[in-house]
Amino acid sequence: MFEIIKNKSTCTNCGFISQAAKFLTEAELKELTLGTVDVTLKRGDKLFVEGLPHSHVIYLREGFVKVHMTGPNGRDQILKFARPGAYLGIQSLMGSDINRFSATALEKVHLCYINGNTFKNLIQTNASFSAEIMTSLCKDELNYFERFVSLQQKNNSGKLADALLYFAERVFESDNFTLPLTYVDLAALSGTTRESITRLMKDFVNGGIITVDHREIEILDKAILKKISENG
DNA sequence: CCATTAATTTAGT
DNA sequence: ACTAAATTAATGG
Repeated sequence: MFEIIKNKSTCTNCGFISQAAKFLTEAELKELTLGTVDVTLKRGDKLFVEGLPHSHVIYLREGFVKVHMTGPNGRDQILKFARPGAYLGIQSLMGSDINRFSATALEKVHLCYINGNTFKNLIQTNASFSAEIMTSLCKDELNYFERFVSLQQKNNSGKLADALLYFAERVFESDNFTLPLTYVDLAALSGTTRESITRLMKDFVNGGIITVDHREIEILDKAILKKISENG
């Protein structure tokens, strides 16, 4: 299910070091190395699970991860996606004694599991490190505010248009991309249902807005998609 | 190692 | 909810 990579490298000479960790001193990086384990997982594997106790913060070195939680009706909701350079699980570590949400790999991922106490220690001892972490948390929260309002107020086609634009503009920076999600995921992301996604995707194809070949999507008319996003 | 089959997941209605 | 298609895992040679 997973393999532990022998930790030949250290945080000091890590080529994937985070923006925040660049502020750490030599001694602090040594401390971080001692508290960190290097792991790779494959698509579908859980990084951590909602409801279970936490012990680590995860630094995402490579790969694409969905962060999600189960709603009161048992339906899954995707909160966000994480890309390389992101820390995962800080909210649960600092704000709860158990994981309050889950994280699942959408492709092969390379992770660093950082001991929670080590991480807390660094937060307390290095202000620049803390500030950098706080900045990323704040940026995230601003995103959540926007998404919260959008999901609350937009109709389904607006929500789907948002999702497609997100992948085209923020993730792949191309109008032609392979969706790393199933339609179930797409529904969990945009707060709709799998059935609505199939129907709307077909509408978009029929309207000449996109083409779909399996999971490969091409956006033909981004202007219309943006209008749908705004008016939806 | 490769090929065939069984099982699971996903998409569409 | 059900069916068909597609993807993934298991089996046997």
